[in-house]
Amino acid sequence: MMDERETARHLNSGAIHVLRALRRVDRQAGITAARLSALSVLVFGGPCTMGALAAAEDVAGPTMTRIVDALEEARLVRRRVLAGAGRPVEVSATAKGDRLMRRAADRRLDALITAMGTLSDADRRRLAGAAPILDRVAAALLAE
Amino acid sequence: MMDERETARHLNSGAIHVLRALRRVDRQAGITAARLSALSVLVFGGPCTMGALAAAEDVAGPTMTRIVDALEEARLVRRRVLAGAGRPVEVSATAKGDRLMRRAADRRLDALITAMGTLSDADRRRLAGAAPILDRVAAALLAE
DNA sequence: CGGAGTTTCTTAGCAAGGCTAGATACCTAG
DNA sequence: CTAGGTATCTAGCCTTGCTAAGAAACTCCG
Repeated sequence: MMDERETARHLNSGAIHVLRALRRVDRQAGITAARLSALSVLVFGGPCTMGALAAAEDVAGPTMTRIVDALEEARLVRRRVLAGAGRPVEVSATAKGDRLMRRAADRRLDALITAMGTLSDADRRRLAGAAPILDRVAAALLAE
Repeated sequence: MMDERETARHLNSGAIHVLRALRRVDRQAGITAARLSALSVLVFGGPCTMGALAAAEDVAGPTMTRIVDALEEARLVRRRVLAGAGRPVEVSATAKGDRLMRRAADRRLDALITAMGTLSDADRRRLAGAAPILDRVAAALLAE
């Protein structure tokens, strides 16, 4: 018999600890977590407006303004004012931003793969089967 | 054949999105995430010194001093100076802190359980099998 | 005994990231 | 041409992370 509450507890604790550990890996990127995360939206999802970027990162507009200011200062992204009501702004990754992001993503994934290598084959199989489900749980949480 | 890289990608993305979604649930506690997390160490792990608390939360000492300042101000924890070199301080949760923490934890777990309820039985079983493995992955990441 | 070192925590001051409120610029509708 | 709506930015606040430096209590050794 499954204990749902126990599963939820492990899920909660596991997600916290995995991300905490990955924070260290990201420090080597020489860029903060919020900036790296915003950049990843642009690199893997393509250019978008400030508003869309803020929504994708689930932060308020002004927060994203400052993050993009810093990324632009570092020549990792570019702003381009579009035509339309309210002068919407399109943000896109530069070639430099693209390179930095892919390197950082590789480091993150390499660290995870190395960590997974310490598991038994059976555990690794279980993890592989469950990993894609996590995003569905997150989506269901947002819908509540 | 399993694609390890794909699993790592899902793990990374899933952990990020689950935690991001849970942030919203925590806002209802009327207390910030860092404070709630520190409080949980005290409620579920028992009293400990400032240094141990900082280590458990993986933050520098001064950061924890300020978090505990705020928790004490809100009467959620208590400080007690111990005997010994460097006047060590024992921090413990008050009854009020204990109540608040347990309510917040229940909300978190309830939200997760509700979200898990939208999955198929098979997916729920897969998740239950893999959830306990997450903490082992995190531990392996820290050891790298 | 008394000064040096050790340990633990706090103070001070900085950068970053979260927020809300209000300003600004543009476009559309009437 | 004005009124209203939209998208962004500016200003100013709080929290959280850091490092460097200070304060207090104990320990040790000359």
